[in-house]
Amino acid sequence: MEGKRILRVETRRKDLRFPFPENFNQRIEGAKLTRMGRRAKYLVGELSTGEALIMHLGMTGRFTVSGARHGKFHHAAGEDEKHDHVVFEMQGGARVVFNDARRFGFMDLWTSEALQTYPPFAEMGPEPISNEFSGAYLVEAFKGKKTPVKSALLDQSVVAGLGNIYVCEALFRSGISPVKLAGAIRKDRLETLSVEVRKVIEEAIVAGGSSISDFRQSDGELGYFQHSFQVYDREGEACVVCAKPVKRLVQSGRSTFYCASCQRA
DNA sequence: GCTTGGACCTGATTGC
DNA sequence: TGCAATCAGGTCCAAG
Repeated sequence: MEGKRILRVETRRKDLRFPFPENFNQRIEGAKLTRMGRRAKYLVGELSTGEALIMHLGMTGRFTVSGARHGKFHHAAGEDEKHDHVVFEMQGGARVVFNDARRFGFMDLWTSEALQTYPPFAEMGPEPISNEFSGAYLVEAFKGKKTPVKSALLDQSVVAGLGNIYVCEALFRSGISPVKLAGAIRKDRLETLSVEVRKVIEEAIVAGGSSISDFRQSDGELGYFQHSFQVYDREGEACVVCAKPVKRLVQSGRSTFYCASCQRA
């Protein structure tokens, strides 16, 4: 989409998770998408109109690209038309379709120059792969926190863009118990944690993400990182390090997978 | 002020 | 086989 004009937009329902912003179609049709970027799990497409098209995949959202004669993302149109909610017809012939069965995703518009005031971004912590994110940062961010480290890492105001899978994996790699209170973890452990968080994310990106059921890469192919899970979704299976069974518990309503033997710190 | 739990919505899987 | 209950990658908001 980058560098191309959005010729036409078709919204097939009036809302996703939230209603589309007022005059959504008119505000983006004819605009050129000058730059596609990202903040946490939000896609940010800057438009020639001065507004940014903000898009979130929720849990089951996906974009598929078809119709283009060229381009590495071309693949056949989706088979699940029932959940094709938004279609972008791009300059050059590409059709970019947003499909989201569970409709937890959404689209929004915000002034490009003031993106930091977009409500979800306003209180957001640093990107885990940025220089700002470090052991020293975690020491500050966790100071006095009485919430379990698992919940603290899922908190987007602490660090932006980590989800349940990668938090479980990073804690396992760091040898830190998910129930340990964030404020009670030693500084050297937080240094390790910051390194492992970054490594997990970078490795998952290289592997093309994690396909559990719905997730696909932009070309429709499955991700591969799920084969690298050491604890996530492995309840009862042998720990890759000590062979004891992986355990599951629920924290803040989310499943946590961990090895009680390896994660004691 | 901080933390937790329920809600949002649909589909896949599990258990009776 | 059929149906109901449960669970899922994220985020928001009300209640505690």
